[in-house]
Amino acid sequence: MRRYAAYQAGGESQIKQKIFAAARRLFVEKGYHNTSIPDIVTEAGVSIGALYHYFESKEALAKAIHIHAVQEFLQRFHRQVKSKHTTRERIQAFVEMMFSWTEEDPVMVEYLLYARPKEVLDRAMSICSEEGLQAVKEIMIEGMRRGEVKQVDIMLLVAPVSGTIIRLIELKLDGLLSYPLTEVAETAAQIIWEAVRA
Amino acid sequence: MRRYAAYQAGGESQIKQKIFAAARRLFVEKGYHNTSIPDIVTEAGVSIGALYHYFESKEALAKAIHIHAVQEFLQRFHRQVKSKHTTRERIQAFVEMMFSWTEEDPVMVEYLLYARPKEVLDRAMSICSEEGLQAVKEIMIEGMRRGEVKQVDIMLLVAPVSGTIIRLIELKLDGLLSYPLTEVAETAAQIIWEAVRA
Amino acid sequence: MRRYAAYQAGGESQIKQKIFAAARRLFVEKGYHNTSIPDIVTEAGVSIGALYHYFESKEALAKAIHIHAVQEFLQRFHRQVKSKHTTRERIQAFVEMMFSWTEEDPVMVEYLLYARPKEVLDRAMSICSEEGLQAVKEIMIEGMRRGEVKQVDIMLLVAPVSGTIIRLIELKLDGLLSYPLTEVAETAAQIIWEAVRA
Amino acid sequence: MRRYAAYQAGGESQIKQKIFAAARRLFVEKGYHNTSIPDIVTEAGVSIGALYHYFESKEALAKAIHIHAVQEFLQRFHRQVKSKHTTRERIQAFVEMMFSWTEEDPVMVEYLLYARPKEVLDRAMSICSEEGLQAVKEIMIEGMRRGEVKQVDIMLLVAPVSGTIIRLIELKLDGLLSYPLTEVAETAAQIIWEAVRA
DNA sequence: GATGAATGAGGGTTCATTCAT
DNA sequence: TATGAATGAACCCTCATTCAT
Repeated sequence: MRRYAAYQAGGESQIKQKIFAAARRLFVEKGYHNTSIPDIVTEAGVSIGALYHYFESKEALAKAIHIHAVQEFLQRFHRQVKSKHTTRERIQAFVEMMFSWTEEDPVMVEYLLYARPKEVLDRAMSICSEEGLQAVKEIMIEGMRRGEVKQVDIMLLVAPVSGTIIRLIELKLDGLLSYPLTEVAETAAQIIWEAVRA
Repeated sequence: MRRYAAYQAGGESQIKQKIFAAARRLFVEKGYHNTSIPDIVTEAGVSIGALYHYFESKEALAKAIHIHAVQEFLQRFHRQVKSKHTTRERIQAFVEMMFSWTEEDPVMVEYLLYARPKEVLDRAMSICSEEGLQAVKEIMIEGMRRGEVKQVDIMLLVAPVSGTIIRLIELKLDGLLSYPLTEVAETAAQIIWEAVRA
Repeated sequence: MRRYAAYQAGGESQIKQKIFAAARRLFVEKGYHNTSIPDIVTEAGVSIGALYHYFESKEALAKAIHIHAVQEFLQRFHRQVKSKHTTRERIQAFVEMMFSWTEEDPVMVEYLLYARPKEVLDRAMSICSEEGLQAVKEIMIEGMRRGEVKQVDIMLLVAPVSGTIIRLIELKLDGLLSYPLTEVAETAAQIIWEAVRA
Repeated sequence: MRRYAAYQAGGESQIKQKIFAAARRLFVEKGYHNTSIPDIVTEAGVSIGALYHYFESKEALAKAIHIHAVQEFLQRFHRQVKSKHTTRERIQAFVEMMFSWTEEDPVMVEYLLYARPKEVLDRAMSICSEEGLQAVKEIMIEGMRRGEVKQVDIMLLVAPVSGTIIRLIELKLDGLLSYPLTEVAETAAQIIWEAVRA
């Protein structure tokens, strides 16, 4: 049985992983700036020195967490979404993937969604841009080529797909949805599909 | 011609307005925590004392900016959106309102979108929650009562409406859209409409 | 009927007096450094400008309060103590004067006792030194000349007189004495007398 | 030869002791509020961070200094004063203890005498109250029980004892006494004794 | 590898004082 | 006279980072 959220499957020091997990938990819980190095090392049960042994700086730690989240996203995306054949199926698979991931590891998804690049990182790296965006974009481009979706500017198709999914996850994470997201995955996928289909 | 974004039309000290505008600009540009009080007062061309004369603290300043943005949003929403009669028209009006507002005052809209309550504020107040959410929710509830939109959990309708709009604005603000948002307002509204209509 | 504690009997602006009284009250209550100019002007119900019109600075205000207290002390001392003829009578009169003054205007006496020159003033001016000390010293010098008190270093006589009185007032101001000081004036005077008499 | 004033004989960091000593010296010299953190760390030759590593705040530092002084007082009191048998001997021992302590460590005694709780501390802790007061009170209560001292309200006996001693120390610290206090300890004790004896 | 004492720049904030009105 | 908005030096404190052990 694979543990998806585990940081760097092979050969990583256990201490490094403890730091990584503690930092991600605290960054999500209290925000990057409200989390101090002492907070992280206390939560992780390691020393300050250990943290600086494994990560160059607090920012580098945040960056590592982010990169890991993006990579995890891309892995899941390619494995679960790109393998589908029609755009309709891909949208459904994307919704299902994001919803089940949220239920599996809400901390990680929240980090992915909310990390504001400007606050910490020098490059945008959230699902809201770059890699995440690109992934959705590719699906819609292919869908458009096949005539499955509307012939409009590509971003007008990307927006309802990622926007709707992100919004529902946010609502769930904010406690405004009483039911599990996975229960409405099919309905959500259908709604999104009706928005974009030709 | 009315300037909507002006902070408190009447009777406000010019210095207070300069501080307010500078702070909002910097908070959006660099993030709340990466903006220092010296940054703000330098940008505004006033003294530290002046800032603390008008605002109790940095946090209170952020709160004031946020409240103002939310009120501006609600005003525009009620004036431009609630006055329409059908759900289809309301969605179109909402899209148009948000897109033209973004073009008119991108800094303000960006603040509204990105302000992460957990980082600064004790209550969530973004368009992503509470008032903003409530506004969209009311439209969809009425639309459902009239049988104009799908009979599903209300959040499944709220998500594509606000999610798509937010996403498009984000893309625009990130420079990923070459054309003015207002040009695609009608198309966007139609896409959203197809997602939610019965 | 004379009001002893009134600041500068004649011709003083009422505003100046309000500031003076408010400042003394607050300095005693919260300490010099924990009392801000806004605190004083609020308590006095006047403007900041008014304060600076009548007093050069916060320190000058403290100095004025102190000088006034010392002058008040010296006046009372000369009127009520120096007029007595024997050292025994003078000690009794001194005790009675200080005790009744404390009951009449505890705020003023507390200020006199506790004002620590080093915290505010450049010159020592408390009853613990200079004028206050000198006053007691003169009595004891005369008493020694007349052979009424012990022939020892003068300070060994000054100490029990002022020390005992100050200590009892402190105990009273700290709420550690349930009865009025005036009730024990005679006993206290007798105790002091037995300490110093030849 | 024992060094009484040393802060926490065993196991304390040298840096902590340097901060402690520097702070006490400066608090006495210039007053708590006129002593800044930079003043203290410069005087101690350590960094700001070191100060905050060892003491939670400036106030906590003051509190630690105060508690230490009070404990030192109580130790000396019990060792040198309580061990005596008659009230006359105890008074003499108390005078001698305080006078020799003053000569040994004037900074510490001055701190003990002048620390104004209201300015910094939430509980009164000076020799002028609580522990210090209690110590003297106990002696006089026992003396009264034995019929050695006057049968009057206990505070009327406490006042001349502590008042006279404090006053003489103040005079010495203010430079108004040319001779060493220890030289007059016996005379002072006799004077106090005559005040309180039955 | 692992530790945590030590550093000090920079943070937000206060408040005595000035001065145009 | 009288006002209080405006000033900015100085305050206390935090915390990312270093380095001797």
